[in-house]
Amino acid sequence: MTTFYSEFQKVFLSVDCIIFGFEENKLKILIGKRNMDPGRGEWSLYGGFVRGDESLDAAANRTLFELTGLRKVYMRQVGAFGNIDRDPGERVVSVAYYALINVKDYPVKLMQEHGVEWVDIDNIPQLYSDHNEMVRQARKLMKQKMKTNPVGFELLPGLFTLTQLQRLYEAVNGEEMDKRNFRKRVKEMNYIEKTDLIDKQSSRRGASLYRFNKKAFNEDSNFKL
Amino acid sequence: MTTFYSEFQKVFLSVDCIIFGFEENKLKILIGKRNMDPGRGEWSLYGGFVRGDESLDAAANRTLFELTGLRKVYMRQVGAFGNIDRDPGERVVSVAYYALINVKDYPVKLMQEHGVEWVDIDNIPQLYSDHNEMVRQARKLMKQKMKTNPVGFELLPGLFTLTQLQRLYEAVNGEEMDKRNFRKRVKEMNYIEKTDLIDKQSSRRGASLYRFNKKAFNEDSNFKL
DNA sequence: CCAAAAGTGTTCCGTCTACACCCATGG
DNA sequence: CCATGGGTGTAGACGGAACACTTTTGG
Repeated sequence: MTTFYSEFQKVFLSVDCIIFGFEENKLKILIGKRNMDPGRGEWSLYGGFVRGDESLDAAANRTLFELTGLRKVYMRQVGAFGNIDRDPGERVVSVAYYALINVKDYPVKLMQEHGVEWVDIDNIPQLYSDHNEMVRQARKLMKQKMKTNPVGFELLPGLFTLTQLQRLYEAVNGEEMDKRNFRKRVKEMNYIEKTDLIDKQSSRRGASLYRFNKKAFNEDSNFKL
Repeated sequence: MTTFYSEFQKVFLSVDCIIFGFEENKLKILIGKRNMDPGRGEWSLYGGFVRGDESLDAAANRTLFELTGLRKVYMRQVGAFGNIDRDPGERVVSVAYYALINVKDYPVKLMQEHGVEWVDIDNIPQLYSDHNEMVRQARKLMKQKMKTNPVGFELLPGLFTLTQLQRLYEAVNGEEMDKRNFRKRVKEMNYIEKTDLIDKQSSRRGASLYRFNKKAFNEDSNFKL
């Protein structure tokens, strides 16, 4: 082992995941009770330590996979959190990531095994350490990203109705939108494709199901909602 | 020392600074030749290791201070960079920060002592490790921030002309702007105050000097340039 | 007297916003 | 037959973009 920097201290490095989901017209995140010391029993984000043989991104993806069984999830870094005493036990610097998943892709069984649950983003309890701040920043970044990038679809099923899409944006932005204006904008994005399938769950009349065509988007990529 | 996490590996943690300046109507950053192994002699951002007794933000501020002698500089985190082999010597995770300084506040003497120089942002050479990527991300964040927050003033002297301000925004956005439209917008921001001082450097006629009134901004804070 | 930068308003166009009614269906 | 959510267009307001000429003064 080389020793270029041996005069300096090392620290523990972890990742913490802010996992967004959309259910019952609400934006939610996954949290659970911490089952390790320090902070055992407190509400907390799901996280894990970074291994010596993986990048930060890889650690975040692995951690998410361990929790949800999902791969290739949309994840983005929020930032590094490194106050000295953020962890009561040791010096631990944590890198937060947010993820967008479709709640239906997450097996309830795994959820129970890990003891995590969906909590309304506007109703987050006090969390362990600086996790509330991580959530705050993640939400801000995510909201920003959703304005100009078609990432909201990650939170929806592959087929969705326009009302679902609108409710999602309303939940994220925290304000209601005008139905006609919303649909006008969607109609101009040709990569949001109407299928000939009808969803009969949500209404008697039935609503057309749409899908997001990623390939089409790459050719004609301007997005604004 | 407690040992909650003793089963996990520790890593070295550093900070790297993308220091923006504005000079000759160009946006620039400070870089220097690395004077330590590995990578000795390569162009590089200025950085340093995080100490055991300081937060990440504190480490970034200290590093900037060591280089420039400046305190209370506007700094924001860009993010954590943690590819396994980003440092050829050891596993080092680095947290990048960008800073905005007024080039005139940076003593040339200190610049020479540390062997750093201002380089046009559009003409950055190949840098050590992943530093080019750090610069790219920092620039993007900074550009974004400048659109909606009055942080550009950090790059200008306390007194500045409207043409200077416009040139700054043109440099950051990479496109020319219309003088009348620009001034119209400035005029609506009452916290950008006209002084009765005249700058005679830049023109024969002379241009009014303006200042940014932070207090006034806090009361009437909407900004858009 | 002229080069060089400072300073100043108006018009046009496209975008965003507000707004109300009919449709289809299951129960 | 009615309650429920799905689906549709237009007009007016607003904000952003384009655009040209006069002023001042040092050399």
